[in-house]
Amino acid sequence: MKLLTRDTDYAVRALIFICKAGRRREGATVTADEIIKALKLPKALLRKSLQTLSKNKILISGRGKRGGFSLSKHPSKINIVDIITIFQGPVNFTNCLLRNTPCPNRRMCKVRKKILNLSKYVSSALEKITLSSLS
Amino acid sequence: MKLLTRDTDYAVRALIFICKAGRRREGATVTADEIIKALKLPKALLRKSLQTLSKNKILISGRGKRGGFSLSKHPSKINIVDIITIFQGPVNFTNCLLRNTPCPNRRMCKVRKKILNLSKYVSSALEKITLSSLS
DNA sequence: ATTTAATGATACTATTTTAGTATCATTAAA
DNA sequence: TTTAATGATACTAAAATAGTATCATTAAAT
Ligand code: FES
Ligand code: FES
Repeated sequence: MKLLTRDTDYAVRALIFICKAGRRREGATVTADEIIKALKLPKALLRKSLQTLSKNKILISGRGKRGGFSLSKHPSKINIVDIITIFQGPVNFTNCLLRNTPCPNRRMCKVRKKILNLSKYVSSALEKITLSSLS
Repeated sequence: MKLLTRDTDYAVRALIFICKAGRRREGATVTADEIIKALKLPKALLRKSLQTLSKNKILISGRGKRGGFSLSKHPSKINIVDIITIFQGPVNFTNCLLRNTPCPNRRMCKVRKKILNLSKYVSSALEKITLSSLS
């Protein structure tokens, strides 16, 4: 059972790396190649993830020579739910799996209600996991 | 983000149905066809799910004419984690996604620890959702 | 100006997981 | 012996995930 797909996982690792670099040197930018080298992740895939983070305003990117990435906001403001949401859609254990057809049995929806509550709990727990708390 | 796959979902619905039948009439058995008809689920797939439940001792099955399924234990003893585990493997948000290679960076494992804790919470919350509480 | 080193955009393939189907064997009651 | 049930198994289809490749664009360094 996967909570994070690889995209997400790689993104989180990369963010942690960038975050640390930022702490070592104020305003530092980090290139994709540096991250790939340091973390040994598949090049094309990580680049894609970084681009996605960039599009979603988690990272600020600089193009051209001396370009690279840096965090767009304070690490305490970046949490895992945001990242998961970007790569995997909203965190909710949706559960009327009779997708198109309407529920045949109202009573069954007790399942759904319970799982929805759990889902909310997980979501808010993940919100509390920020980049600060990870790096 | 899916917590239950269809297999699991169909299985849960079926179990609820069987459970109710059991309450209506002591020792009742229910056939796959009855469930399929009542819940309008894909025949071949539900049969497979029922067989799996049977193999895993959640259901008792009777073959031949007048055969069918019934719960193998009291509905309060059957919980969703069991069912999920059967169809989807153990409930844990495993998360060193660098599967084969060892973790490049011990510090990162804060991610894993936090997610593992969450995973335990979810698991025990799901344990509390029993067939009794659903039907 | 030109080169170089970076990201942006995009299109593609491969693999794995999930979803679903079909068929025949076996069993036990009628 | 027929019939109505599950057991076992093998197969196909669709969707999600994982991964690759290529070229365009940008901006600093020379
Ligand atoms: S059966 Fe549809 S929400 Fe429960
Ligand atoms: S990087 Fe492997 S467990 Fe965290």
